[in-house]
Amino acid sequence: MASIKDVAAEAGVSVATVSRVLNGHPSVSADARTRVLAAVDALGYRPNAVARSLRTDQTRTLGLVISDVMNPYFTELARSVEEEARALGYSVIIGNADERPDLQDHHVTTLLDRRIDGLLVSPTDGGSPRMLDAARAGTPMVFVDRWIPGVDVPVVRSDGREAVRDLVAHLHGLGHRRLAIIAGPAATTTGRERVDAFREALGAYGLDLPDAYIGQGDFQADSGRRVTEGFLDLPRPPEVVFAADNLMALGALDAVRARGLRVPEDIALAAFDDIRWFVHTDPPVTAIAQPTGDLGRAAVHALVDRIEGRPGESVTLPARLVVRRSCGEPATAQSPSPVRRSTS
Amino acid sequence: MASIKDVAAEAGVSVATVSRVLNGHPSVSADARTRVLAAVDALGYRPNAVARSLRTDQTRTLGLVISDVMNPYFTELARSVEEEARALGYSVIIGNADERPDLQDHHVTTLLDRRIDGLLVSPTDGGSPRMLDAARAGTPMVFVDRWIPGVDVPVVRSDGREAVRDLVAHLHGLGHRRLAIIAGPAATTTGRERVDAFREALGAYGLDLPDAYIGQGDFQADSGRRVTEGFLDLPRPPEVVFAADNLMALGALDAVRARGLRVPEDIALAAFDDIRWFVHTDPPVTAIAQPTGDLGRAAVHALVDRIEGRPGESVTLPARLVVRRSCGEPATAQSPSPVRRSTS
DNA sequence: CCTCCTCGTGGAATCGATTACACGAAGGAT
DNA sequence: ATCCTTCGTGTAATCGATTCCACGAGGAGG
Repeated sequence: MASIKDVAAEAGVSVATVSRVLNGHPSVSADARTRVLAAVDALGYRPNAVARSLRTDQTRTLGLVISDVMNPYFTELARSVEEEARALGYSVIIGNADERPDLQDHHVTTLLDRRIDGLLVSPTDGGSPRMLDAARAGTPMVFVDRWIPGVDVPVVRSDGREAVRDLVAHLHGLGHRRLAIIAGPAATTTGRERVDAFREALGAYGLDLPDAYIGQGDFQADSGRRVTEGFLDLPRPPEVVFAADNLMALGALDAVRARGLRVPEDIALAAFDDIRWFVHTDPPVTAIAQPTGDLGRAAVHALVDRIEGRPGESVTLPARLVVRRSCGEPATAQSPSPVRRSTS
Repeated sequence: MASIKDVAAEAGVSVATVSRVLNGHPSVSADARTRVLAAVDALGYRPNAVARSLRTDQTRTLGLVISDVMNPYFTELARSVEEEARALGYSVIIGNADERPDLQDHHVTTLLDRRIDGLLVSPTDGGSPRMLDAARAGTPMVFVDRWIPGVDVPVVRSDGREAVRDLVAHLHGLGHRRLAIIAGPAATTTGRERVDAFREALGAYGLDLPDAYIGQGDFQADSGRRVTEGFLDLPRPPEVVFAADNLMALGALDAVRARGLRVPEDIALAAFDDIRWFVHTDPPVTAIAQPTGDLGRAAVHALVDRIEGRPGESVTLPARLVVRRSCGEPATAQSPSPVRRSTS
């Protein structure tokens, strides 16, 4: 592969001049510029990004460590992150942690070894030591979706509290009183917050959330299935199961179906994170939708701000309830709080 | 960030010795080794992968350019590719072409600029010039899922011909005679092959595939919707719509639903590419499943073989039909060819 | 006509690693 | 005792870019 030296030789100038032309420096004669450009063309020369990075100490690359690529929510997040980063002249390397702390650590390490300019993380747990070290050492970093309390890093996330209140109002209006939740891992903020928001919203209706109605999941479909089976085996099974993410909702659907029960007649179902397929499931699933694209874009902006020396602020965007049929007949006008009805 | 020089100073040895310790060279004294390791630990030193790559001319990184990350099929492919690559000591950088040739070209260019060791591509079109140049210039490369005829690059893909025959047998057995297809872009091999296989299978039953029953899609949901609306507007609409990928099937489902029609009573639906959600859609969708994980793994092996100087062979794996309820009552024993019945 | 800038250019240092080569010490064979 | 390996180590070249500094030419100003 042709190097800058070959181009310099071909154009009859020094490597310094070639570099100047390529980087748009002002003091290059028109003549030299055309000769260099011709040589570049003739040789099909492309600058070696590795060499450039070594010298300039910047890779124009962002690292994104997400918890699970197979989760449509994160896929969409990754997509919007890549799009926005590309628009700003950055590439993105995605690391899939698969909800495993060891894998998360592996990816953080490799990304740091590659000297990415900044790191976007949705932590799987309390945070790998490597990650916390990097944050402390000043590596530009932003948390997205999930975060780690007590670390001085901007957080871009969505607040589902309001939407969870709307959901409980909707469920209460439908006559449901025994509500259960499939929680995410307690090590994640989203895992804890969603349970808290749910409990708080239930409290507003004088309902409580007994331990038996809190199932411990791990954001994966299998755990949703397992927890739902547990609920179904209870002497008094819940009337509603609220899954803290879309994959666990899928598992719940599996479990209900395996028993030959129907949603919502036998048991109602709702999920955190809305995805396209929920429109076409049997029945369509009522869900809380995050502004995923906006989150991804905001996260990239915050990170690039940090990288380029600007402050880089935390952002919190509201989630909203999308009512479908999985909890019973759609909410009507007497619903206690305003609830959007999905058009689809 | 600490460099190898700092480690050398701390340990009281030369950088050469440090490098030797880090790379497991034999001729280093036990004493020097422990001092270096202690220094590495004390400084939290991590080798700079950028510098290393520049010197060794290898990045231990694979590029993967896929057509659409939001398509669960490709997400799963990407996941298995990353897993296998990691097991072999490689990282993967994913580029999402979004079915756009210009984006595909952009990603191929950036990946090549970064001097990835090898490229895994599922081409969106006939192939960007940059990609073909790279292939000709000897960059290790493997096509996965889709490929470009006439280019000397191994292909790892799945053959759906048999499964499509099974599907048509199933449909024919159910009494369907007017079968339509939502095709993928003619620029892709999978776009063409699936239509050909379908037509061929129809031929075996004395059925033909009129032009009106071939809708031109682009593997995205919207095109599936649009094409299906066209089918529905026909004086004699088809009895079955076969979507050449899962996203177009989703669009078709949207379109059917928007007209207030039911699947399979009013129109049957089948899809190429099976995904988890098809079990829970209304109705569950009959689909052709590719051995996606195996494809990803085989592709990585072929590519790494090429990178490390071994031949690197093409692989073709069979797809299989998974019958669900979207085409009518499940096939029974008198079905002309053996058809597996999904357990879920 | 001399001086001082400005401009275009090239030489060479630099980034952080790897590795060929040289060299001294130690040990074995003769 | 001498020679030859072998072993452990350090010096320096190298990968392909960027960029500081110096230098010569040419134009402007006095």
